[in-house]
Amino acid sequence: MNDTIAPIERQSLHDTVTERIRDMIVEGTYQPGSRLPERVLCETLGISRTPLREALKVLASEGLLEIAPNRGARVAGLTAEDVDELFPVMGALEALSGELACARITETELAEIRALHYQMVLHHTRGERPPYFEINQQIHEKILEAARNPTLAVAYNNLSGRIRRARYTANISATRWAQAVSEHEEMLEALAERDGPRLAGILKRHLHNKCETVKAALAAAE
Amino acid sequence: MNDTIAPIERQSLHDTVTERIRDMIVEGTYQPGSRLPERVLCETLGISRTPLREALKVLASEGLLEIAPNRGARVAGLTAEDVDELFPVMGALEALSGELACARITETELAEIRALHYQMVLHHTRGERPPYFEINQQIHEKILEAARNPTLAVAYNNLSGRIRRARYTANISATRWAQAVSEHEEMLEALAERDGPRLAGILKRHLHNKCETVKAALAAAE
DNA sequence: CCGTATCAAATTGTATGCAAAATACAATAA
DNA sequence: TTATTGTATTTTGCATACAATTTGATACGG
Repeated sequence: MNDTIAPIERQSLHDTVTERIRDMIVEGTYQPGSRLPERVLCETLGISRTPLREALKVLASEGLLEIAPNRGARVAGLTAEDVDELFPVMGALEALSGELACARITETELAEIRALHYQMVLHHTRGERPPYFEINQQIHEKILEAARNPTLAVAYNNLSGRIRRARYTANISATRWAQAVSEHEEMLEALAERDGPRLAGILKRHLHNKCETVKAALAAAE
Repeated sequence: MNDTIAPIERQSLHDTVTERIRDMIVEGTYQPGSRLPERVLCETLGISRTPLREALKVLASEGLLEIAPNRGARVAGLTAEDVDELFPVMGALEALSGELACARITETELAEIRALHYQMVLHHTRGERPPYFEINQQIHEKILEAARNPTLAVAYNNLSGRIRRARYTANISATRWAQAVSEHEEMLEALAERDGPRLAGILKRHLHNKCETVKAALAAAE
């Protein structure tokens, strides 16, 4: 997986590099707790330490990495306590995004989400997990987009990045999976009715359940 | 309390530098929109460009600065639209912090907040704005602390940093000031009764009102 | 055998150097 | 005068160099 994809433009590496490393972490190229020696990353990305370190500091400030003075960066682990901290915050933000989306979503956007939803349902009935998760993610992003609040979106994505890896690998149970789909069905209804409080409630519950799933997956992984 | 202004340790500057620049921005040393030439900051802080740039990237990722490629950093301005985006998010987070605090606060912490509250009331009756704001800030921090959720605290403080400057300079009206104090009174009651939903509601309303105050101040500043 | 001291290698933290881009400004032309 | 273009200066982006700290391997003493 380490084929220097390289060329990156000569100037303005920062955002690219940050994104590249973020992807590697989310996709599990580096496991939680594993060290990220600057030298290795420099060679992988074909850049020098200066822009690399700038990217590392930013990722650390997002909570994706932990940098110990004079000891370098590690991929931040995710404990059950972390999950218990993260999900209530994400729940509050998702609830808000639901309320705002109901107030602001257009018919076109709603139709897009509906299309995604039924595609996701199809993946569920076929038992295809990766595409299911992919579309699931897209639906939540669409709702965030419909909320028309970039600040909210950034804050949410920051937090969600820290558990996305866990969610990828989470081996969801059939029961929970069916429940999640049914929750999504409810979301669609609430969105169509522009019932903000209802959507907020569903999202909060949805995320609470997801929290339990992720924690179970974490426990199983050990 | 951190009156070692100059010396900064020789190694591990990053956090110190970041904090230092953050303070300068919040305290208004650099006005919104003004450039932050690396050279100037380097000389001010007595460090070289490498650690400085790392700090700038982090602050930019927090939304406090804007970095244009090859054009350097500027203090991010705050438009009415920004405020309209920020406050609902902060409101959601404060509401959550209120709920959690009610569930977890100790009697000691409650007593501390009560003491701060009445000190703040005193500053109000005396018309002393700066100390009032200072204590106000401390009370909200104490509530966040009582919520026992560092992730929440970090997310909140990130957003709050972007408007703290505006709140400092906001020339609050007598009416609004009295209203804010009364809202704080209610908060204390709800906290004492451990009434999470009520505290959440008050905080949301409190923040909504604050939002209007800040927007008015922004409008007045032009 | 285990713990500790010591020293070389590796790794991180900071400073400096060099190239590219932007900015400022003066000279010229319309 | 105003617009424009060419040039010098400044500023940023990245790479490299040097300093400080950690790491881990080895030797020594208990």
